[in-house]
Amino acid sequence: MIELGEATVPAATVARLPYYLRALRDLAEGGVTTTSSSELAERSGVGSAQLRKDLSYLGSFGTRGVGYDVQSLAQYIATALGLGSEHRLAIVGIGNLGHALANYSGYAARGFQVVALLDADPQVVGNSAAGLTIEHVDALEDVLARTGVSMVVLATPGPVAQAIAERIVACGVREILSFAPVALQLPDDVVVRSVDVAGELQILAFHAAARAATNGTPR
Amino acid sequence: MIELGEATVPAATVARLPYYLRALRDLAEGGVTTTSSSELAERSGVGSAQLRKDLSYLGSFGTRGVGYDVQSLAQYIATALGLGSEHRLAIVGIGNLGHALANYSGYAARGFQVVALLDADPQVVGNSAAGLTIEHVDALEDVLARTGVSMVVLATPGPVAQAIAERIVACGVREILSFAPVALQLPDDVVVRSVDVAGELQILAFHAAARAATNGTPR
DNA sequence: TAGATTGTTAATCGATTAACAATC
DNA sequence: TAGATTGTTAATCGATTAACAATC
Repeated sequence: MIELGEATVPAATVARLPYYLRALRDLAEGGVTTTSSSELAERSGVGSAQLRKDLSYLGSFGTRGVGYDVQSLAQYIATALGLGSEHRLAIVGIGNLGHALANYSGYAARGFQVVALLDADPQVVGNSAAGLTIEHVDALEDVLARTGVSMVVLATPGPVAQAIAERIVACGVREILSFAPVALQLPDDVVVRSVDVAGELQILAFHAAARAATNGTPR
Repeated sequence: MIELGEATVPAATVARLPYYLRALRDLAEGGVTTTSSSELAERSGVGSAQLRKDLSYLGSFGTRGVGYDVQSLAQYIATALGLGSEHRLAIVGIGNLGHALANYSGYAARGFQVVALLDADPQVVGNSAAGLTIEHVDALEDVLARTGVSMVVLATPGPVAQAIAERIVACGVREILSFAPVALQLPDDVVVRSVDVAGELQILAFHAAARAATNGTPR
């Protein structure tokens, strides 16, 4: 549960808001001005009851018998997601993945701006990527302060992630998106979202194994 | 809930098994031969009661008063995750992200092997990456059959993801890891894991906004 | 035996779903 | 008014947590 002013929003609901926003923007692009909970839910990959329940935690946005105004609901969710204010990102660890994340083109449209890239490899420091010069992670504290970073994307190797995360937190950053395959131990008020590609593949492998064990070997 | 032979394993438990395996392998590398639920749980970022409960769905692996043998528990979880058999992957969509995923070096150690890369861009088709020649997505069906792919990583732009996913499923593939920002509509027996980087950032932004709304503007 | 730690039970908590009254 | 669709209630379901008996 996450406190938002007076309201309390379940974490599971928050995790779905980006899907709703995405679906609403797709609808808006297609020229659709009004939608229903069932249409929006289908495009978001959830049930319509769940969509309505989720929205009910944030307020009341529809018109009974009619549906939802696409533009205004999108605007509302975007605001709830804090996308009105600009979020300044640093990416730490400019390997294959960090490089790809730096060059991702969708940040601006979603209210994010990459303002700093850092790495520990002398071969990489000084190079430029995505219009920025890669700086040395030794200067992390200076760089974060100078560029006004509010969120960090961590794409370092696992073994150094914990130490760097602690330095990031010491700089006052409270939101971290980590691609490092370790469980970061950080104070409770720091929000860490973790993406683990190898772990996702392992979960798929479990499903494949379960299918084989339950159905007999598939054709 | 996921059926595994006679046992039934909660989906939430399956999603944590990769963390346990990772922590066990770290311990093994450090020369540790025996561990406890509390040590392993801390390294995995979960509570010790949850760890023991999760393992209990798979069987009984520890010794009361002693703990768990690191090697044999790691081996057991790896087997449960289907990492004994080899999983052959294709990556579709070799943009920034697909390229980074192709060059990720951790597959082999985890029982995965990338055997095909596909893209729709004529400028990209024919290039080589990660030791493979990038093939045209028009030949998807041929390539998947020829290379014996059992899982696909989808890293295409959103608008084409649904159509390509349908073709992948028609080839008999039942496990898909998608980085495309859309909710794929596929038959129920297809397992889709979805990673949405922009969505993760939006969830972090929600937390930042909630913090600001609840605590007043932070210093 | 005494101490330690598992595996399991039972209680709690949170999330999902179905159904429907409210209301446009 | 009749039809449609929301917002909400209540029931169900699944996941987490704490506590402890079993047992090494």
